[in-house]
Amino acid sequence: MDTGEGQPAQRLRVLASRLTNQAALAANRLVDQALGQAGVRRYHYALLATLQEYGSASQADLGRRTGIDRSDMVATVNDLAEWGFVHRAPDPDDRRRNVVTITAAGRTQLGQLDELISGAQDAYLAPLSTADRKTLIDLLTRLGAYHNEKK
Amino acid sequence: MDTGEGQPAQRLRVLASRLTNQAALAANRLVDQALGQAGVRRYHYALLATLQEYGSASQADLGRRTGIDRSDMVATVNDLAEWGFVHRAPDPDDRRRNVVTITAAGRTQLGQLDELISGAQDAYLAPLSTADRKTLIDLLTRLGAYHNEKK
DNA sequence: CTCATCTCAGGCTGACTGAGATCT
DNA sequence: CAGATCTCAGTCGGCCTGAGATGA
Repeated sequence: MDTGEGQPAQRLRVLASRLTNQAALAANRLVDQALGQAGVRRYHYALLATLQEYGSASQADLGRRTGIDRSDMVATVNDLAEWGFVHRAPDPDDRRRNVVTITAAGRTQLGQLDELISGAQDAYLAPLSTADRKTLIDLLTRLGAYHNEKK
Repeated sequence: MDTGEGQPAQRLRVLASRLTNQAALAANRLVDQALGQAGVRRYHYALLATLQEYGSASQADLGRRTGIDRSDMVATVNDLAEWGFVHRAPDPDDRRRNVVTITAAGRTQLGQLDELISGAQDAYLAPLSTADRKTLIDLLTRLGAYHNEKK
């Protein structure tokens, strides 16, 4: 008896919110494990990627772009600054702000993280064809756009 | 300046793991808010639904079916038992086990939770057509099946 | 005065680990 | 003996709030 895992209840098996959550769990596990090889977490990657693409920015701006909370942003920038991947300096034009800038070491690190992340994506999407992946990304993007617009 | 939210970096915008996570976040918020109206959390719903469909079971079995950890299972059953929605008794045939059984009050509660959950699903999937919803559920199911098989 | 920004000090939940007691 | 089950204690990261200090 006990053939292994046991199916969840039918109600749960077709529940879109639960399926999304389970998929996110698997995805996060893979991503966390990959980033863990470089000793960083998701917040660090998101911040470095955003800085690389948009250039220097205040912590508040970075929070708006990444979705990282103001409180966690402080800790994340602390980490990255301590590791030498970003530089934090007061903005002379608006002294409430810190201007956060990615360093050369940060760019190098980001390049390595990109590869780790890419591998994790492949592992996550492994059971899906290229067309399926596009469809999934499209659907999730629409869901995200819809739910982010409204506050 | 500062037109509102600000887009995340391109790298992040097309990242399947991140899109899944963002969607899961929105879904969970809606579900948590709905269940919160009844004073319960997702674990409580998952457990009641599983008991309703499969009948009485040991905590270990329930953990396998729902994905709830053995440790959290203790607390979840504690809650439900305290509220009178389940009954917990030692299994006479295997005295290591607790047999957990849903009560009449639990069934009634589950019926109300089903409605709350259903409303949350509609809110979550609002931007998608019926066909899109089917596609999404299919893709997520395949991802879940793939990642759960392998341990 | 109002508003934005940064920081600190926390809370809460979900996911998880280790270890011990009990029983098969 | 090994292995399953239940329980307790506690970790960790992500998400979130409140409040204070500073400055636009």
